[in-house]
Amino acid sequence: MQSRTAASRPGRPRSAAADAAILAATREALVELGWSKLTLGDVATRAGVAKTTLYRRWSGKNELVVDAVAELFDELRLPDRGTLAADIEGVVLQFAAILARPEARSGLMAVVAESTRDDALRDRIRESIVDRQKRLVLEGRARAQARGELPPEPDASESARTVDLIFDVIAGAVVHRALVSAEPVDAAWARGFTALLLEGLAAAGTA
Amino acid sequence: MQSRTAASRPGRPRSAAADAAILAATREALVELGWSKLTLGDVATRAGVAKTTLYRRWSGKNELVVDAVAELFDELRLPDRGTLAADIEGVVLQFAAILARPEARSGLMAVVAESTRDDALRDRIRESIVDRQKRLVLEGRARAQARGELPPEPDASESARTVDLIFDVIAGAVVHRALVSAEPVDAAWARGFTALLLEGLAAAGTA
Amino acid sequence: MQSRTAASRPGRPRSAAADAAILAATREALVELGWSKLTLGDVATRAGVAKTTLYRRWSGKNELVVDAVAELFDELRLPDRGTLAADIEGVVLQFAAILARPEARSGLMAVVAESTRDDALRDRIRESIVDRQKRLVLEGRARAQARGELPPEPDASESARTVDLIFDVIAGAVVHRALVSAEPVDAAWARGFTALLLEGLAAAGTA
Amino acid sequence: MQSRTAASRPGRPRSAAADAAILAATREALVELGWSKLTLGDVATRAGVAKTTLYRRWSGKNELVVDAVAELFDELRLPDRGTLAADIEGVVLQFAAILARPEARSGLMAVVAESTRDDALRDRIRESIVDRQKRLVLEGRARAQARGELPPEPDASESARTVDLIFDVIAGAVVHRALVSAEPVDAAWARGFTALLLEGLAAAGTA
DNA sequence: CGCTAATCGAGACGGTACGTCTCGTCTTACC
DNA sequence: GGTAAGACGAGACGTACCGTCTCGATTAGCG
Repeated sequence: MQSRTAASRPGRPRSAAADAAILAATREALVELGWSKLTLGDVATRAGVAKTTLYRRWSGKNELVVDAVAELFDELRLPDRGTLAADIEGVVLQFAAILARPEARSGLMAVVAESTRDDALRDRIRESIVDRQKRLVLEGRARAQARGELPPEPDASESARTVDLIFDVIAGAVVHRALVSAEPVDAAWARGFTALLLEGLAAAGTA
Repeated sequence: MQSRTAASRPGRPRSAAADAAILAATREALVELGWSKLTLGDVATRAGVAKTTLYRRWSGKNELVVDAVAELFDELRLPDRGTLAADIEGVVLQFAAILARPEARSGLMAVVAESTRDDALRDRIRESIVDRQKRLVLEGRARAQARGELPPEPDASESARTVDLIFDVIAGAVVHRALVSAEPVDAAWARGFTALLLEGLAAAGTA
Repeated sequence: MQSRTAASRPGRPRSAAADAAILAATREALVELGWSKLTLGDVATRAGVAKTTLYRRWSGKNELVVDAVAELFDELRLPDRGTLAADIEGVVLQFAAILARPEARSGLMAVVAESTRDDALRDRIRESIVDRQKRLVLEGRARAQARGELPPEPDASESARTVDLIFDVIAGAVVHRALVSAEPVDAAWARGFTALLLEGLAAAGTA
Repeated sequence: MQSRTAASRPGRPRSAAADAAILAATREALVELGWSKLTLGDVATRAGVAKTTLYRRWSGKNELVVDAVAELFDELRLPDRGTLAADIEGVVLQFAAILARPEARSGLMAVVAESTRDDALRDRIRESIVDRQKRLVLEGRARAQARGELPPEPDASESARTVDLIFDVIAGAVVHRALVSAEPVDAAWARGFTALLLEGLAAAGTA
């Protein structure tokens, strides 16, 4: 027993193609115009869609951009480079590569800024973008444990706390380096940063 | 040899009080409205000033908000709590306290977002906000060296690289924890994070 | 030999009830909203009918309102009050009573306004509303002739011209009094106006 | 002592040229598009003016069109053709000539239609358009009295009632003939109508 | 009893205009 | 020349209807 599926609702069904066209047009407009000059009317035009169609699906610019940007980060993959350090360096460089794309830089920071005054938006960002990528941390740890680089987890709650800390440090540092300091996130930096992180974790863990 | 000072120019001199009133009104508007709903006309009204006066001094919303927010971060002080770890924890908590204020959260992230498409703005942010606070890292290191907690610097360029890395990690992690993860930056978190940072630096340094 | 009647066409026949419901809903909406805020979507909803059903029967708002209003004026009856003057006064008051109803005021003038740029619409108004009521003039004259108040018609074309003139004067004056001057069309006014009309006709006729 | 005149108010004064340009553009748009397809955005564009400028002066389409149309009827003049009948015929033909212009036909009837649901608008129409033209009736009567065609007025209230009646009959009949019956208001019709009116008035007056 | 075909409801679609808002500039009079 | 006030041209906002379309579900007559 489920509530009416989309297929069985009366009336003309929503166009599936429109959603994809709108999100692609949003990213295109972010590249060309940036967040602040992006207008929903322009996005609709680019997508070959009426403004009403866009507003029927998203309640505003913020929500639309979250969805458009979220798809970008789903491209992240944990590479298997043999050691935990090398795996982390790989993810850091991939993350930096995405942040180098104008649609990601502009869109991501803007919605984070907006989310400081809109709890629903902040939750949406966490669900659609941030928490989805914690999988990378979990996957990396599991792989390192399989290799024998890390011991198995003893305590579940401690484990979750550590995952969050690692995530804040990696994501925060890379974003700050790339967008605020505006210095290159290259292999050398990634190596230095990864060393700091792993040594810090190891020492803190044995303490 | 200077170009005409303000005092010696012909005509009515600019009101000094106006600048302060405008910046204060900007912060007030950021608290109440947030970045995206803040309008320059409204700021001018709050400051009891004509729009023309505002535009004569700042070229736009971005520049105005950078200046309004920059003043907030100048309140940061490195406390002397006896050990390097305690000093860092103190700064982290102060930083988090500022980020808890709506005018800082909303304004800072928004101008960073705008700066992704405006190099002049990014430089202005770095000069007015970010680089000014690197003094805290330098001060902290000097104090730790005086205490004998850290060895004297051997290499100037290596030293600069390390300062940047520390700054990216601290600022990035705290911002991410506070604004994106939206979890509390409390004493416990500060202790764990500081431990990770210092152990990581120590190990990486000796390597 | 006729083209396929409705009954013999294949497929589901049109609902007869829908037409009446739509016209009633149109009048109801005219009362509540007036012409300019009346929307076909709202009429359809009020009539419990889909927009498609409405558009299948009427090509637009103008045509729909003409039909909805036309039914109102078919209520007019020539009373038998014993003299021509009294009969005319009776019709004038009936006409004014209809014009006092909001659905008639608003709808009638609006479609006349629209008809200034749409010849087909003007013809439709004449056929559905105006010319149908000329019966009242003809009936009144015939009755007056039977009573001996008026001589029999001598000239057919002259007669038609007079009917048109009478109609323009009566309809025009009552509408102007009621809708533009916004003064009451009461028994006193009707008596004065009828006197002017009949004396004018009598004198002009004998000239 | 008056409340602040326009000239002494602070700030930039409103452009006088804009008002004229907007009213002219409104009439132009009425000619080309008619009432229902006239849009305020289009009028603003034609006038070389921003939409805000238009809305600052008029609250909506109705008020704008009343003012635009009112200017047309101020062109009416009472000709001196030697006799009262000839004078009336002249005014009737002038009135018909104005009603033949599309901007007058379309605009006038539409605002009258709207005024059936908006008392403020109806008053505005009466003040700006209708009552201003009663001057023609008064002027015509005075001239006829000077010529000896009519006796001097005995009773003021009776006189006002008669002026209103005459005005409703003339304006109503001409409008109905021109716009609803859509028959020509030519010299022959004007002669017949004027005869009816004057004979009716004379007979009713002596009664 | 199925087949065919037009109807019905619902509601999404591409458009267009709405009336409001903010932008950054300009034009006043006053100081 | 700086200032407060406020009008200006420009253009985006989010909403409301337009008239059309695409659905699945009726509902008739004909074979």
